[in-house]
Amino acid sequence: MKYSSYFLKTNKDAKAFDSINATLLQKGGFIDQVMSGVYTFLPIGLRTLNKIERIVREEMDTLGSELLMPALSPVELWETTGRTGVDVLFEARGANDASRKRNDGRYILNSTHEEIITPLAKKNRLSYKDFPFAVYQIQTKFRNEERAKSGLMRGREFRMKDMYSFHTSEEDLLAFYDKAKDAYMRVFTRLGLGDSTKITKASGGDFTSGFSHEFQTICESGEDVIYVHNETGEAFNKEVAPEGDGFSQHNASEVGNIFPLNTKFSKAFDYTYTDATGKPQLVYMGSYGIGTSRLMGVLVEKFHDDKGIIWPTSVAPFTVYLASLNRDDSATVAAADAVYEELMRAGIETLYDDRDMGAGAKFADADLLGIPYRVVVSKKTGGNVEVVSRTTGEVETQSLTTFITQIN
RNA sequence: CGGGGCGUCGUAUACCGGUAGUACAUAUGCUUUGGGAGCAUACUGACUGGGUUCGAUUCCCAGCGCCCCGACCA
Repeated sequence: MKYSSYFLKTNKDAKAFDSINATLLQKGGFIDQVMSGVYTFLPIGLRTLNKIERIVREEMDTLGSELLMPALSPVELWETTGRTGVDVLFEARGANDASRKRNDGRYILNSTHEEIITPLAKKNRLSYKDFPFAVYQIQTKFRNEERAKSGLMRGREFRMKDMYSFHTSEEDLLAFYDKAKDAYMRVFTRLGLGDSTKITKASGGDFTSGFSHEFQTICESGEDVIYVHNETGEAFNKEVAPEGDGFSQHNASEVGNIFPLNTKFSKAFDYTYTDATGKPQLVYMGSYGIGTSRLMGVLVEKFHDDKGIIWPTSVAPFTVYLASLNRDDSATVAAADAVYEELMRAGIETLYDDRDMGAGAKFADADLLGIPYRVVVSKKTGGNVEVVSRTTGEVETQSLTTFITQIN
């Protein structure tokens, strides 16, 4: 991608917020705030979000099938479960419904999809032979948070992966629940958050009278408090924190959660299957969420320095930031063009800074954007390239071939 | 939802009861070219509604918006 034609504009003078991810993501041109808790993902930000979601998708594919449910739903489905009173729920109405004398034009902007998936499953998964199964989607969710804050950490519109599983027994549900735990940890490990993310016991909230598990990433700016046992590593949300010594307290951000719903929603929608003896039985369900846009915020909170973001390689929007210096020298420009072509051929995602700007501005952008490798082509580099690691700051002058071999 | 703060060019900020300055960005020209370049010129602004006042961007009230603290967070 050539910087000169990319829809990207960094702004070193952008407003600094208390929240690191809000500040750096806006300075770097990853996101643009439209209103409190609502952001546009700009091209380089969307690229990053897509990388995160691709990892989530790959791991979820081992558990279920991807589908896409609507963002909008009729209020009646929510009245069925009695969850219309949840105060984070957005209600929507057609602008002309009143003038058309339609009093029933009420919709919900979905905050989660149990109300959609349960009636769907009921349409064709009715025999015990159909079980178990699971479906998931990655979608924009809406929650009217009374106080949106901290950039992508708590928005009113955000991206979330939600998965739903269906079973004929509680044992089968819990077996799947454990598999989901493993898959979740694989996601967080691939994102570089394996060590800092704790499977945390929490209350079930509105979903269930029983327990649930949260995936809490230890993070100074996190809005939850968890207690981690120093020896066993067991973690508890402060809402269910046990008494006793041996626990250390951490701020953490909830990047995922899983709930054994049991029969709460199948009861509400009268979702039963026919068992082997011909009798109707309630379906057992589980619900599993990962906040993908929040994860992007958490990654910035954890991986940055005073110059900008330091993306883990697995989610970096580009692998290489190619800084072409001495743009007034045609031979050097030609050399940079050739390096870009070569990187493209090697399949290395490259942001080619072909702008007519000073070296300082380009280096500052490379640092701010957090791209893992900065490759410089200038009068000084001759037939080689200068490679700087964003993570370690190590500088190495080497042939392009050597570099490509190293990172592939 | 309670409390606090703040609304000024596209962005970030300053000053002020007598119509507003700077930086970045943008445009043009010249110079510059390894850590966010320099000079010159140009362009652009007081959230909305009421009130006080000869006069309000400034003071007061209300609304709206944003940020922060707390509560909340299925």
